[in-house]
Amino acid sequence: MKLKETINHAIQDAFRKAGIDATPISVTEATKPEFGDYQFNGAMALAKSLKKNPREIAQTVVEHLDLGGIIAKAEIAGPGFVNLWLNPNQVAASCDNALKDPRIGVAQKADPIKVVVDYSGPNMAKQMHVGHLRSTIIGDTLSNLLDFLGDEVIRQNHIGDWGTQFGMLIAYLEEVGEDGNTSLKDLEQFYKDAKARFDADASFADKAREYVVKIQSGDAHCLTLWKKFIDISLGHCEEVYEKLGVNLTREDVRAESFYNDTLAKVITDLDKAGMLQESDGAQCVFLEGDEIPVIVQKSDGGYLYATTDLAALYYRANVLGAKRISYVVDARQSGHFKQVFRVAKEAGFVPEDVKLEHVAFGTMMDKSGKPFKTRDGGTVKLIDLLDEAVVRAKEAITAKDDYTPEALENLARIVGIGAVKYADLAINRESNYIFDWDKMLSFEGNTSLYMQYAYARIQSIFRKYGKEVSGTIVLTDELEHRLAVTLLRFEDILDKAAEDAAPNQITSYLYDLVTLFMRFYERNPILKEGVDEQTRTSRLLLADLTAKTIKQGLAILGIEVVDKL
RNA sequence: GCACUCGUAGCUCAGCUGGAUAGAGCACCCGCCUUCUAAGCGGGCGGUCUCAGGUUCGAAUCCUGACGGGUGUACCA
Repeated sequence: MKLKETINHAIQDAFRKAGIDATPISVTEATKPEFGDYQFNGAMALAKSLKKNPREIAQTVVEHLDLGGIIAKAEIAGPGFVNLWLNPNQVAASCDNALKDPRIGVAQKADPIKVVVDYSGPNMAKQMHVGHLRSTIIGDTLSNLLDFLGDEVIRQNHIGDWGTQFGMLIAYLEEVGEDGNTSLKDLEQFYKDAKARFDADASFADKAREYVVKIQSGDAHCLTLWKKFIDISLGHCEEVYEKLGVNLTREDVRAESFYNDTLAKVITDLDKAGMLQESDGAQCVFLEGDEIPVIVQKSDGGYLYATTDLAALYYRANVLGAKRISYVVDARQSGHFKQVFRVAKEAGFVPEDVKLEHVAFGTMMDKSGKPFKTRDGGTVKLIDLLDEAVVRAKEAITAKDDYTPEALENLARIVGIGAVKYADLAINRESNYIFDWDKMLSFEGNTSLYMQYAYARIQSIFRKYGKEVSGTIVLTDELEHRLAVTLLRFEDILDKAAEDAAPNQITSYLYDLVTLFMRFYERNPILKEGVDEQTRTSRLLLADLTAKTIKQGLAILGIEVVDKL
């Protein structure tokens, strides 16, 4: 439910009844349990403009507050804090309602929009490495989240298939005379070999450059080779997506090459808009206040990254009809996107009401604070990281219990991949972060396994109980109350996370929720002797809603749960 | 040089629409498995929130400056 909004309405009502002519600032979650469930801190802020003592204002608000609704108790503390305790009956009833709802009380947006989420965007010339992890899973999470909230999400995988390096690769592919099935198995090696050849042999380099022109002008033979190359490369990416459990398919691919035929139009349209200017032989757009221009056409006539992005923006806003376009790309490109977004708006490629955002994320660093590389200077292949995660998970699981080989395989996959994804998503996306193999594959503390474990424990209780639960929730102590209120906060968390495109807000929430549940579970017995029927039913229902919330939250993060661990 | 970004516990990180005594995980120390899964729970240790000013009733949070790390800076993507 929209809990915060409900409480804010109650405060607004009190303002109206008290005749205070001001819009109250939003309530916030209480910073400590002693301060209740929520707190209203607006009295201090209003003191100056109303020329009143903040405690007086707080007093007036409290006197006019309806204590029969969502709020049960309000207390003034300190300089004018208003601490609010929620009505346990209402909280319990809202939890009961959430349990009856397949969406566990999270509303579908009343005014859904079309959103394009551009993510992953691997380079077809190279195997995906750990640096591609962030864009792929942050983008996937954002897509899942918006989709769950009711928006129409259009996933776009803007793969790099059109750069100068492709001439080199095609030339090499032809030279080694492969059908593509053997030599391309190790793309990394293939790229290195081609590059070595390119650097060592001038005539090969010339040939490579010829191929670039040929591909881009539509030479049939070259295009065939190129397509084969892309097909195989994409296959490798799909293998990674499959392992990662990422919802990207061929249907979502709109490669750079897709925009090739519209690039010339970008230039003429910019010219028509009077924004084009020649500089050193290149076609540029000079933005007011910017030192460097956006170059859209090279002096040799070739197009650039910015040109393709402008074409893509046009397509997404006008053909796909998106009202929000989110680019999940490394923070290093923020300058580029700032410029491209401005050009697109000023040239009218994108209507004014379309929200363009760069969902930037920090760089992955090594332990000494340098951009991440392996010992030998290369990169860690994403597929290797994922395989290792599954191996380690398998070891951990085997030590714990006996499983059939199939069950073990499946469990190890869910646990291992989940750990990798969670470790990455739990970090504030804007800051750089240190890649730590062991931390990423850890199963202790704030990890996905903690949530999966809690989920499995709850399922175990229900297996043991073996009956349908019917009844209602009655909150009997402080811990249950806090757990229930936390459960009701789910929708607020998702809304905020969607607005900020911040998956770590979801992981933080889940961790808080599960920590509360674990404490509840330790302290409040459910099936044990001496628990009366009413209490047992209520606790079962609370556990059930907790499990459903964990499952839904993890599903948005692209992480699965299991019934038994 | 200019621009952007970050600087919080030994390590890795939350918190940043200003609110009460700054929070986790890891590591370290102590306690809890005859009773719903100990991959767990409870307790302890650990901080001048880089520094200096400013705004404010109130600053880790906002502003200015310094220092330190990272990144970007016209025909790569």
